[in-house]
Amino acid sequence: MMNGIVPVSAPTRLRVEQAMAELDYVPNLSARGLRNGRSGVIGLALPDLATPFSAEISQSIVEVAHEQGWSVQIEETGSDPHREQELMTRARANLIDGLILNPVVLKESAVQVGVALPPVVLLGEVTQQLADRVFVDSFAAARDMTLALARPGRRRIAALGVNRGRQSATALQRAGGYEAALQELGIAKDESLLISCDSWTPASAAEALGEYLDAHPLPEALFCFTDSMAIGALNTLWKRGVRVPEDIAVAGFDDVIDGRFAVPSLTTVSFDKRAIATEALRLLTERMSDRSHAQQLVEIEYRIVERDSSRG
Amino acid sequence: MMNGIVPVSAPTRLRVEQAMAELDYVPNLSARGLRNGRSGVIGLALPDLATPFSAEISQSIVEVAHEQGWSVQIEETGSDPHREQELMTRARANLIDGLILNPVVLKESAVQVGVALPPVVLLGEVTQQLADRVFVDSFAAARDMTLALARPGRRRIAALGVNRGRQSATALQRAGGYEAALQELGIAKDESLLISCDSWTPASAAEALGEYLDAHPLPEALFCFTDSMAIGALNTLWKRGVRVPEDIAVAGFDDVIDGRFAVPSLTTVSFDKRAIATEALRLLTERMSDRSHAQQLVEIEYRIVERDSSRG
DNA sequence: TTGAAAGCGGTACCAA
DNA sequence: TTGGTACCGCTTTCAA
Repeated sequence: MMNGIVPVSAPTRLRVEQAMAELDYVPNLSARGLRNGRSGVIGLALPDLATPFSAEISQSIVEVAHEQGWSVQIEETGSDPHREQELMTRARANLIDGLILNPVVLKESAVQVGVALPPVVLLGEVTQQLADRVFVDSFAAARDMTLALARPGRRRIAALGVNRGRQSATALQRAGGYEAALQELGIAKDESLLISCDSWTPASAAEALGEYLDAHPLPEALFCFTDSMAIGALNTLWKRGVRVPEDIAVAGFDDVIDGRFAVPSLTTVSFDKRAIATEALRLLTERMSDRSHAQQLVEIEYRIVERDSSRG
Repeated sequence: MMNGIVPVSAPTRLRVEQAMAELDYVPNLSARGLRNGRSGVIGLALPDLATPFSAEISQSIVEVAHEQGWSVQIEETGSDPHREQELMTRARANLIDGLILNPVVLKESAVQVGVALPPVVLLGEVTQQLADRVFVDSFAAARDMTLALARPGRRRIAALGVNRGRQSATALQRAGGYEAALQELGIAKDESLLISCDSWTPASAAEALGEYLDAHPLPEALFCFTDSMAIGALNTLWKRGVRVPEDIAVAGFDDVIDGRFAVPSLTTVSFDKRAIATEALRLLTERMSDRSHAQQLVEIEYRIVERDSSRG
């Protein structure tokens, strides 16, 4: 009755409302969830909650979800396919009506044929045929960024974040776009310009770049596969007295707030995180109301934002 | 029966387990929650989810919660007492067994005598007598930091983040500690060294500092009330060609990852976020099992970490 | 040791 | 328009 659909006379309604206020009545959501088969909660699972990127995505999703009356349960996968899998099952336990998952490897692992799936929307570059997905074209963006870095005649362009322990889908696509751009430019492939970095954090990027510079000459440009890594890289370069962008141009990916205020401010691949949230929620609610329609893919536009770290 | 407490014979147990696997059975958590009166979910409410600080706190809480079998529902209050209030009620609706809340103003607003409270643990400096609380002594930390900045003979020490629209408890304490230090040092109070900043973000800090520098001489030191603001400030200083720390020393508060990798790396007040999470969860679970015991307060140690932004 | 039954607090349906 | 009743799926208790 509280949903206001049942027809009630005005006086009755008033009496009920009064009683509710008086007793400080709060509906029991577990009971409602049990009865309705839906809890009004969605899950959001990200690989590493400590990153500013996760923070911005979480904020967008929580805000959009809230506008539509959803609550958000947050989970950290630590890039672990087992954990991703486990979350799917938890979702089917009905405390979560659906799941927005940013998978890392997931080569068919968690999302599998024959595995009973809850309504799921994937965030990111993982290719598979089963679940709806919202993504940025990382390959094209990485290609464009590499071309932009090369424009003023730079040819020795390094890539930081090439692998990630187990190769992530995102890393593969960005590396692919980077290589495609070099090929277009007629720049010979140079393995010694690929800098790997096992975790995509400022700390390991700073360390990886430091070790790299100890053993190699300074490249003309450095394309970091995330802003977080770029922030770590800028710190290492600064510590060694390498000037950015005069001695080396630096770029990131994600357009995180702290990158805009980095010193120097960071050139990056930007995209609308709010749009990601809106689309992810749209796909998820559509999937919840109809489990059987075909897989939907939504591509989010990106753009290259040139800031001080790559000017000149 | 699934909890393994009911005595069952081995063959029966086996049969059941087989059936569960075969049917891909997943227990319905709404039903369990209804029956048990607890959902296994706690809420975490922070003012601004987009900040790296929120990200690091969320991560700690989600991880510690997970270790203890809890899930975490995440909420954003936008520093709005109404929203803080509302979340309390939602918690009582039993989809959340307890709430960890980082309030901003909350001068008795959400946490009130006579208001039916769910189990709540407050994070931060808000003083009130009703709810358990985990906090860092911001007053003492701000005082120590100001003294540290003054040590090499700096006397014109500015404070950034002094107000926040509606004055926040955190801002008041940090401003208080800053002023106490100046007084100890025998430095006359100078209102023109207080830089206000309506939102505690890099963007508004950068802007506020820019406007300030247009109208005032450069201070010898700048104490920003959060690392996020300090990151914005560093960007503004860099754009104007002001050298840090040679021309001005800069410090922050929170010891956020991106501050460690700022250029120059940021002097800050550091504290153990994992410890905050552990203590908050401990207080919360204790409160859930016994609603009536006295209010508990847990203070988390801090320390001043001097990095390049204030050396010399 | 096993099986049956009641009840948590809502919602939806039906009869009055 | 209203009040009554069954049922969502799990846990607990009690009887067999």
